[in-house]
Amino acid sequence: MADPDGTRRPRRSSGAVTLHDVAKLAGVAPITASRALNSPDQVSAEVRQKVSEAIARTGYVPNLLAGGLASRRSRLVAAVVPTISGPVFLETVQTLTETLADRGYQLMLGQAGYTGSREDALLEAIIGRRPDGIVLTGIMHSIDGRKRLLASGIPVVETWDLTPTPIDMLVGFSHVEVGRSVAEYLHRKGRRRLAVVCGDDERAKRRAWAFQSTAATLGLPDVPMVAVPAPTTLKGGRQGLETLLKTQPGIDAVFCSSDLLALGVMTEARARGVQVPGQLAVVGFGDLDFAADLDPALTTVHIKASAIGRQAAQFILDRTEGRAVPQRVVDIGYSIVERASA
Amino acid sequence: MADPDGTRRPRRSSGAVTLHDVAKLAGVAPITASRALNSPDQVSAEVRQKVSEAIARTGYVPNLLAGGLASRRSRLVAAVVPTISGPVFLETVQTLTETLADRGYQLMLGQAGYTGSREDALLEAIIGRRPDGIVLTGIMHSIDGRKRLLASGIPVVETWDLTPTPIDMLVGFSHVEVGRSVAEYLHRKGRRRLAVVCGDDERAKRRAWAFQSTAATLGLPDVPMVAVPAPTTLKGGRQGLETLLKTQPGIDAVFCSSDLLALGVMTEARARGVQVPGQLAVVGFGDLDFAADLDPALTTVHIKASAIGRQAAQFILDRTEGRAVPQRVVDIGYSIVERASA
DNA sequence: GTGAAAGCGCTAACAC
DNA sequence: GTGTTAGCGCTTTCAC
Repeated sequence: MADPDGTRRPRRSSGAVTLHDVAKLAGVAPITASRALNSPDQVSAEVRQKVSEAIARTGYVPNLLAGGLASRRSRLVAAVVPTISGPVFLETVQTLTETLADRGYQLMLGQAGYTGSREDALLEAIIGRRPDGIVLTGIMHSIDGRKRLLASGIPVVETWDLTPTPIDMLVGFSHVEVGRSVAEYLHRKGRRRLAVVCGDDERAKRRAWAFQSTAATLGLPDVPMVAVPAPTTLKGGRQGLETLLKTQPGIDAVFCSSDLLALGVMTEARARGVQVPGQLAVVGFGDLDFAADLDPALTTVHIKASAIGRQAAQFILDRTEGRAVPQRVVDIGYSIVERASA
Repeated sequence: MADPDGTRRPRRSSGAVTLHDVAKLAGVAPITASRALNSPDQVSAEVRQKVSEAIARTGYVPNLLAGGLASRRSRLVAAVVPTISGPVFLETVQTLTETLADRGYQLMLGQAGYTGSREDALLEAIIGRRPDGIVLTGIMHSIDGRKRLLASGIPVVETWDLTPTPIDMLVGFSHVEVGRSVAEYLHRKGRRRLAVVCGDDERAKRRAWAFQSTAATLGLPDVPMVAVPAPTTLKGGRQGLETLLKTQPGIDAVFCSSDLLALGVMTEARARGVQVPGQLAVVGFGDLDFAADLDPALTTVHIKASAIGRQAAQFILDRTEGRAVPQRVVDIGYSIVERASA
């Protein structure tokens, strides 16, 4: 391109409407237009009026990248889930999204996978965007990951679990207690030959182990366990029961690490003519939306997934907006919902 | 704070490591360090080495906000779903996320709600981040929304539907043809008293209407329809069948607008002693993971949800990376998966 | 292959 | 209440 003046050609703008254009049209300085948008009480009613007219006329949409860079507040929150297909976390993510959206924050979603292989690249991508907060489903186990999160200085909320050494903030419950409670529950109901079908996931396994050791403490025979791949499926449940019955035909109760597995177990039981709950009690985990309406209705462990999302959002908003966070760890508990299947 | 020199206090930096720090440590100019990261072939091996050492030593994480602002490429893609809980779109979103992550792009997730009430605020939040692409599940109906998307200049992919007037790019299938095919299928199987249980969602209703009108064309009696709220649930299916049987005890086939509804219909049928498929054929939609393993296995409409996600990602990457997009509309089709339930 | 200068579009910090 | 100035951390443009 010719440059007759010998002057440098200035970098061309994107052509989009900027705050500058709006300010010029409204007859004020850019910073005044900025204030009219972000802290309306600091400007006169007249200015507010002129600026909003200019915005309407131009179709201006603020560039949040630029705003975030200048103000160091991206209004972005990152959430990491093992996989988006695991319906257990969905309710948490949904509430998180909604709570944040109400306050003008946007959610960025990352899938870590159950294996943790992509975790590193994911953390880099997340931290690089300088989110105002990071919500992890599950606690971060990798030492290196913990270090990077800590070094980033970004508020972090770990969820769906408890640990004595959280990175920063935590809202969850004890998987060990869940396992124990379910074993005690089934024992109280008169079941004596317990079994487990369990997704290949660290938290699920902790529930299963606690279930097994509690059964031992109660004087029950060894509890057989079948592991199926995570994320769990109905098919996994069917195969799980099939495997169990092959070697342990006498079992009278199965604890499943998800409601979907439980549905699979119930499906397989019916296909084989095994009565639920008559011959076999079935307990799930998650209390998904469908659990109450199965036939028989599913006894399961209810987790306040929505409350976890809400509390996580609250933690981050409090921190970001400079409020004190009196308590950095919240144990949200759990409850066993007794229905027909057990 | 005192300012003895009478000079202005410069704005303090965030304290995080910047490309500047890395460059200084490596003994090169910032732009050279930038090139070492973004276009390694443009710098000498020696520089590459020194820069990567400096990065390792400092724990530098590039600020993508700043990079995006300067380069006008945010490496962010936004996806809009009605709600994250609707499992139908999940597979699309999952593949989209993975395909994009492999290429260094991150997904931003927005929930529009089935009502479209929050759509406006959502669009503003999305466009404000200047994503490199926007993926909509479903087509955008609001005139104003279409206008804003068009004005933004951002590549847009509409999915899970067809329209003669896409905003930009499109990958989907015809809901009308799905409805027609299912009616023809059931007719071929000898069913004559068809019915529909349908979520309160525009696309589902289009399938249902096509189903009804095709039945009429085939000379079948009027097809009763029960609407249930979206997102659909197992409970909705149970209630749907209950309602249908109350007024139309003679029906011999039900087309459900989702597999979850179909599961509900099958559950209710069993609870009432209605044989599936003997007395009642059931057809679902979505071919979710559990459909094949139900008892009886569910006949349903399979949509290549993953392929939709992959194609949407491809569209956006092609456009963003300056490649030609030969074909802006892809009809991905559908298929009826015949199983035991119908 | 490397570097200097000039922004990207916005807001924090000060001054009036 | 409003404006001026100087960046936020990076990349584009041009020059060597």
